[in-house]
Amino acid sequence: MVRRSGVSASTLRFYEEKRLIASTGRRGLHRLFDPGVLDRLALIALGQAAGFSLDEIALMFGPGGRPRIDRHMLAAKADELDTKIRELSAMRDGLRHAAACPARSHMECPTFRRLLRAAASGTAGARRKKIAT
Amino acid sequence: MVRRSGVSASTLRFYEEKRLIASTGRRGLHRLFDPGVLDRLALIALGQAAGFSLDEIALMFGPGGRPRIDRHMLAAKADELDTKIRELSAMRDGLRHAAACPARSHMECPTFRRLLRAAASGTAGARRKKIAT
DNA sequence: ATGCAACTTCAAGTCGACTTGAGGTCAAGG
DNA sequence: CCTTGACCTCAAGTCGACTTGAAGTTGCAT
Repeated sequence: MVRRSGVSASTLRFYEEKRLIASTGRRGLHRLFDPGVLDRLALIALGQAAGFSLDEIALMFGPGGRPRIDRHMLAAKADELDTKIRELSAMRDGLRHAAACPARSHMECPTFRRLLRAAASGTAGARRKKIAT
Repeated sequence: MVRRSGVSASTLRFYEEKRLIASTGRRGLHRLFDPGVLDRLALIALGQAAGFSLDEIALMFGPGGRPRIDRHMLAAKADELDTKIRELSAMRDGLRHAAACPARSHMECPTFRRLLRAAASGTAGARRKKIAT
């Protein structure tokens, strides 16, 4: 089982098509991968968890195969995450309050309405860019 | 311009199809919406920002049209956000370190490798369920 | 009266990351 | 030897939230 990697055959094939990994040969029909692929898969998983797309991750591998990771990019992603964390924190606090709020209806809770307004102003006007979940 | 709502015509139509909003009539071909729709749109935007899907949001409106928001659900979503925030924070710290790390290659940085292992173990074994970005 | 931007319809397309389906092949274990 | 089940190929499908395209209609300002 090549699947000691933890990812499914279809995913491996998909990654191979996308040139994120390469198989080293075949035994009959079955692909063979060398162990270095496990590192690459880990790197891919990490990249994904950090919020990079597969295409972005592909750029992190030089044509040679060894990782070429730009520290600026990492820092930029960290900043991005920081922003998202702050947004999510605000949202969490708002939800928490709304959940505990004693107002008869949520519409009567000032905190809830503040959240509403914030969400509405985020949508209106400026085209939002990938707020994502 | 019905678009004082800040959302595009196509989105309004899409929401109408999905029964998230309703138009109150027509003047010619053009839909007319009553002002309450603005509140609903704000609610939808808020729900989305909090990470609810449109289908989940649809359930928050009773058949009558007034919001029927379950406080338990809000609390649950807050907990979910909390978890995500912690994950993102760990990731951000790891990225930050990796960005500043003086090792010749990222592969030689212990922090980076710890991140790698964490990501790999997240992927392997258990089928991850919507870790999302 | 007329020009035109903003709306309308409906079907189909987009994006990302995979998965699924149908039909086929093959190496190893009993 | 033969079954089995893990793999293979290739095209197409999935999900969510919309957008786009093509072709047509309309309300409003001038």
